[in-house]
Amino acid sequence: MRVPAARTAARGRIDKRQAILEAAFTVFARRGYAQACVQDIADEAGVAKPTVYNHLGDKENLFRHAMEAAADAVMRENLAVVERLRTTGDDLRAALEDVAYRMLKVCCGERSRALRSLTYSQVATFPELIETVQGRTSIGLGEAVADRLARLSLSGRLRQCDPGQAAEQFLALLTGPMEARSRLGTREVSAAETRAVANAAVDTFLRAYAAEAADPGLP
Amino acid sequence: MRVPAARTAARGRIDKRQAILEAAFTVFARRGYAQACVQDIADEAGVAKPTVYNHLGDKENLFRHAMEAAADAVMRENLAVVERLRTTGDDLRAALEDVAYRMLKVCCGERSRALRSLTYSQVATFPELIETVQGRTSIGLGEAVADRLARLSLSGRLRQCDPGQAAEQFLALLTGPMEARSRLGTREVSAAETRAVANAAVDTFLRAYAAEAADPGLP
DNA sequence: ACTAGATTGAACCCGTCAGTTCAACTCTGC
DNA sequence: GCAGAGTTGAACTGACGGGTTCAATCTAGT
Repeated sequence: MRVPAARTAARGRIDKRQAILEAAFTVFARRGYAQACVQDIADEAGVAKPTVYNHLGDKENLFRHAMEAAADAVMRENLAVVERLRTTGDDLRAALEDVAYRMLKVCCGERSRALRSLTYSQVATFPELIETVQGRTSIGLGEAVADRLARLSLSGRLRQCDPGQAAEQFLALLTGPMEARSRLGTREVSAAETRAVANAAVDTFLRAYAAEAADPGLP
Repeated sequence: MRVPAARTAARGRIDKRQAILEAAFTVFARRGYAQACVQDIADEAGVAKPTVYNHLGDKENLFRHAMEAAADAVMRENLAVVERLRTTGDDLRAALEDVAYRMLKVCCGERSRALRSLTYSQVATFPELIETVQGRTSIGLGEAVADRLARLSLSGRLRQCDPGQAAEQFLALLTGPMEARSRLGTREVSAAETRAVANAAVDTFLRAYAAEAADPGLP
């Protein structure tokens, strides 16, 4: 006899589908696609196995939709952080450091890591994952950052440059070192170390992209 | 009846074990751990299934050893490239661009990508993979690059800096954008674009780390 | 209360695959 | 040729899990 995970407020058919999608992502993240079995997902969602099949058909479909939903959630978080670059105060460095740190917190969060890991591992089996996931995360995030950097460049606070490339490198300077330090997410990275990574990335970024000399442009 | 892959020079027991390890990595890379079955690996190696079990015990062991061997191979390739930084000519930028480009070619190669993908996807099931693989690739590579950068810094061609951090960021500037452009390796990136990524990385790196002003130090 | 549709648990079918067994075969060294 | 170790194919076991079926149960809306 299986023991349901959260049977409390489950009986009403309110949003079974949503619960199933979240549970599915949780279990896939925990076990990997092939090792995750539908019964586990049903249990995690506090739902019977046939109900899962009723709502989402087979395992592949379930996986696709779960990944899609998770990607959307991660993207929302990331965009909220990038929005903070819209209102930069006087101190550009401080603003970038703030955004960098928050972005690292998101990108190393549970969902974000699991999403990357699952995408990486199942890209051979589900080729459309790249579009679905990358399109909703990396690519969109890159564009959002590029937009902000373009404005900063135009207002003379960064030097003339290709904003797309600048954004690409900014993100690389952030996530690359972080992945290495966290050992692909298997190791806790202290807040202090995270902040150090963010600051180092911003420092290098500004050395390479800050406007030359004392900016003579604006009044 | 199964069709063996390369039965030509297989009969002698010369290096069955080696053949099995290589075949295993090939099949794991192609199908992923869970989806790869031992029979496929045996076929790929041109060997019978019991022989696989004779040499390497169970599937988990097989996987561990195959990953270990592949990591060693990738590491050898990478170190060979980094060694080129020992003899920098007059043109530091050109030397870095050369190394950067070669490194990208290695890191986006078949083995290297498969290694990353498999590590990522199985890290939950085989926690020691991080040590085995990262220890033999990323970490060692980072240290090797840091060694070279330290020398360059000492000889006044780069500014004073923490070589470990510089290496970390140099590698991030290289691999980050490349992973994004290649869509996790599912898309061919032209040699020209690869070179552009390498040059952009070196450009940003030098802006941030080159010795200040026209170096007055050396004769 | 009544009905229709959703939900449930349990059992079931069926394919896949890890791992084993075994008798036959092949090669090597002597 | 012979002995013995290694190899082979083929068949087998047992576990696991995807997907389905079904009768019993629950819930909502009327």
